[in-house]
Amino acid sequence: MLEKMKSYKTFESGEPIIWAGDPLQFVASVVTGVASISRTMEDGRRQMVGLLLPSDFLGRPGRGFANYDVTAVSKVTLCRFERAPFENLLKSSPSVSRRLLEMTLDELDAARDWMLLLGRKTAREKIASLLAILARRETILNPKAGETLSMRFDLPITREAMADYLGLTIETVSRQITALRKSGVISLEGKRHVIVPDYARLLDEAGDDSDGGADY
Amino acid sequence: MLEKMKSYKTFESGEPIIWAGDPLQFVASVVTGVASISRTMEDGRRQMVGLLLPSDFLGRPGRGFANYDVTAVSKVTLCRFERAPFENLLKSSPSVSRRLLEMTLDELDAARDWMLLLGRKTAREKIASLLAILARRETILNPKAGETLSMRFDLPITREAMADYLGLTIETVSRQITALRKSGVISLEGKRHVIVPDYARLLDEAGDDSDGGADY
DNA sequence: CGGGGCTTTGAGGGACTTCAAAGGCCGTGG
DNA sequence: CCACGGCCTTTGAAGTCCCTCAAAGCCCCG
Repeated sequence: MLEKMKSYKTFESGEPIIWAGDPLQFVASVVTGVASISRTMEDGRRQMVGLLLPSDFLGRPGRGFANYDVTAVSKVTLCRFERAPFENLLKSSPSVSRRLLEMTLDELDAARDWMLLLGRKTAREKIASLLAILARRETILNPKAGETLSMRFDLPITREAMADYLGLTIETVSRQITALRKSGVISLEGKRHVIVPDYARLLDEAGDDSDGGADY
Repeated sequence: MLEKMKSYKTFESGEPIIWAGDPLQFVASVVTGVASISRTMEDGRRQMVGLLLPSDFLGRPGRGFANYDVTAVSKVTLCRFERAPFENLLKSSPSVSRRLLEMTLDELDAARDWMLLLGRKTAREKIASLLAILARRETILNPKAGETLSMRFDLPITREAMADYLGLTIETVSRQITALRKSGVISLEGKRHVIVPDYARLLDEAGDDSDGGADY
C-alpha cells in the first residue's frame, strides 16, 4: 500500500515549495494550508494559475520535472509519495486514476473560468469575482443558517497574491476594494476581514451569470 | 467495443456545435477541422478558452451538460459516442481512462500557460505568442529541412477569433500585426499568409523563455 | 520609539478600447 | 465585364482604464 512510502513535510508561509524546471521526485497532496501555483516571466511579471487547498494534488504523473512555481501562501503541510511507486499504483489501480481524472477535470474547468476573468473582466469585476469565490467557499465549508444574505470571511491571501491571481497590480487591487467598499457592496473590519451584506449584489458586480460561476 | 456506438456528424464553419448549459448526450472526438471552446458573458464579451484540433476529445465524463460553447472554426467532423456506454467503457478499461487523464493534463498545462498570456502579456506579446504557437505547430506537422530559420503558414482563424483567443479587440489585433510587420518580425502575403524570417526573434517578442512556451 | 512589511492614496502617463469610417476582397447579378 | 453589396480588415481620433512612480499611513514587533 501507499502507507509505506508516505512522508510529511511542512513549509513556512512564503517559502518556495518547487521552482519551475526543478526535477521532481515526489508527488504530494496538501494536508493543511494554502499554496499557489504560478508562472514567472524573465522580467518578473508573475501570474498565479492555480491555488492548492487541503486535499488538492500536486505533481504530474508521467513527468519528472515541475512546470510551475509552487509557493506556500500560508504554513503548508504536504504528504509526499515517491514518484515511481505512485505511478505503479496508478497503473494497477483504476480507481486511483479515475479519481485523479476527476480532480484534473475540475481543475481544468476552474482554469478555463479563470481565463474568462483574466481576458475579459474589468478590475472591479475581477475583485468582485474573487471575493464571491472566497465568500462562497467559506459558506460551503462553514454553513450557518440565516447567513445566505450576509456573509463574512477573512481574506486568506495578501494584496500581492490577489494581484498575481487577478492579473492586476497591488495598487489597482487596493483601489478597487476601496471602491467596492464605498459603493456598499462590501465592508471591511481591519484590512483582512470582509463582510458581504448582499451576496447577489456581489455576484452582479462580478459579471457572472446568477449560477455562481467558477468551481472554487 | 466502441465501434458499435460510433456516429459521425459534420458542422459547417461558424456553426455552433454545443451551447453552454445544453444537455449533452454524447462525448466526441474531432476527426477533421478546428473548433473553439469559449465562454460568453451576458453583455456579449467572449473569451476563447481552448482550441480543439483533430484527435482532441470533447465532453466531460460524469457530467450531462455542457459548460462552454463549442463552435466550428472551420468545417468540422466529429466522431460521437453515447455517454452511457462510453462511461461504462471508462470504468472497465483502465487504459482508456489513463489516456484520457494524459490528455486532460496536457490541456490543463496549456490552459495555465494561456492564463499567463491573458493576465500579464502586452498586446504585442500576445500576438507574437499566438503566431509562435501557430508557426511551431505548422513546422511540427510539416517539417522541412532548412526551415528552422524561416517559417511560413496560413492563419487558420479570423482576426475576430484571434481577438477572442487573446483577450483583445480586433482593432488591437490588426494594429499589432501591422506593428510586427513594420518591425520586420513577420511579413505577410495577403491577409492570411504569414512569413516568419527569424523564429527566435518572434519568440523573443513573445516574452517566452527560449524553450518555446505553450504546448500547442 | 523606530523599523519593516503591507496597504492606501495621489498624480501622471501609456496601452488598449471605443467609435467611426474607409479600404480590400470576392461572389452575385445586371 | 464591371458594378454592387457584404464581409473582413485596416486606419484614425478620442477617451478610459489601468499601470507606474512616488509618498504617506497603518500595524506589529522588537
